[in-house]
Amino acid sequence: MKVRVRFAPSPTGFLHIGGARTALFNWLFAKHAGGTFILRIEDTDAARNTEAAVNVIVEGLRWLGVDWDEGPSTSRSDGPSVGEAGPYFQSQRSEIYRSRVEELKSKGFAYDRDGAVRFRMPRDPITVHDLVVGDVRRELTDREAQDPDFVIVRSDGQPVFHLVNVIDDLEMGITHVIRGEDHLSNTPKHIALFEALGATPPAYAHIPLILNQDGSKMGKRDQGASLITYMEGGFLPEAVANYICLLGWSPKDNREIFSLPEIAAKFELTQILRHNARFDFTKLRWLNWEFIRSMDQQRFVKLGAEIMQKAGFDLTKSPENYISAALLTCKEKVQQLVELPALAGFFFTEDLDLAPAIQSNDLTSGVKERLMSLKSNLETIDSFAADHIQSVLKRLASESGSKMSVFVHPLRVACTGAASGPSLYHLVEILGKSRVLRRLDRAIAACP
RNA sequence: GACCCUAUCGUCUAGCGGUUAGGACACCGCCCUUUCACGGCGGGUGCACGGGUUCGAGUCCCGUUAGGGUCGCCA
Repeated sequence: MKVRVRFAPSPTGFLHIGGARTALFNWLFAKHAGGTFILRIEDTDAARNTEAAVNVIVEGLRWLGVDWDEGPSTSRSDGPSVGEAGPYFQSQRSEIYRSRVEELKSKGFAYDRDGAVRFRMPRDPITVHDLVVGDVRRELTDREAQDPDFVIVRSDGQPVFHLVNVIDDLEMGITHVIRGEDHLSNTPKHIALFEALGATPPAYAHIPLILNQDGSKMGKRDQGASLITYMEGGFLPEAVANYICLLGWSPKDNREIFSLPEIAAKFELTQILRHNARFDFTKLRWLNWEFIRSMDQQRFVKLGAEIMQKAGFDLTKSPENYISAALLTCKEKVQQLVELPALAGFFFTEDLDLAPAIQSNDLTSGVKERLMSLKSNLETIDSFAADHIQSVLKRLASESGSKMSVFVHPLRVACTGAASGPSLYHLVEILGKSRVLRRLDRAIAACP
């Protein structure tokens, strides 16, 4: 039987990082098995479901690189879709639910009470054969023991999650349900529903949850809980995808960096860990840095330029090759692309306050003289190439019997207003003679 | 309250009865160096606790503790 899996989020205007991982694991499993990955929107709660909220999910998944073989093509619930098992929005499937509820009622598995329809839950414990967790036999809780039956259609006529989720999985031919472990305790209800509907339940795989760094559960409001944090925080989707795969799953070969296809090739449900994992922002940043430094230069420049513009730097006045060369000096220095404005901003503005850095005690007395000497010497060279600039500094240092750094630091500060940054000689070359000389003048003027 | 899941360095993990308990991030030294980095070399840190089973337990069983989840006319 061909594998069919789905990711079935509720559009809340928010895509949780854990949800993103669930989607990814489903996708990975489908790819590995040559199966079908389906996106289904569980928008039964009409009040809070909007097209915009669906869009957050659609855009988030696309950004991550998780595409679906079947499901909506747009965020509109009545819009076009791909696949034969639609509609893929629950809000469009009311008829199906209605007839299935009738079926349950006529078979004696469901009944009305207080205007709501309730499912007659079996009294004996049900065992879930979970691919990740193993066999789980669930006894009734004390509350359930008093009344094991549960509502499947509210008194306002709206079917509830447990019901629609099962009906859709059944109708859509889902073979494996891969979802968060928070659903493990609900699974006996789902199995009972499948059986009442005369169907064999799918295989289940409950994956561990993602916790905060301190071990508490990662709720909606916690730092980094939303995928948007990463989309807007200068993370590369492949780094985020790689990182979240490493939470609860291991390639077991001591490697850390993988492409999605590589992971798909190795991915097995049975090797998913059973315990929750804490989210380590620092390691994600490291991984992101690894992907940034090895990424395509053009893509880096494109993404970097967008972030510079967003930060308020006007790049439209600079030639393309200048922008590209400037940003590239920082390619191996940032862990998140959003660090770029602070690091490369000096390339794109003359509005630099040089005084604080020039007057700081990092630069000892005699700065002014050295700056003046730098200026007069740099003025005279024809080619403003990095190696020429370096040899000027080298000569200056040896003539004055001092270390390179007593010239290096003042020059850097004069050019960038900062004590650290990209490779000095390259930055000076890219800035160009006139800019550098002008900044040297300003730096000299700023000396105490 | 009841039920379910889980437990290896600070974090993510390898381990699936016999290992000097391995790797990565982070951290600490040293080297390199034009800053910050990169890179190189070196270092510390771990099997939650208590009982069993076994010649032998991080590995199997039970309990305790801790963390997480579920028990809704939310999804």
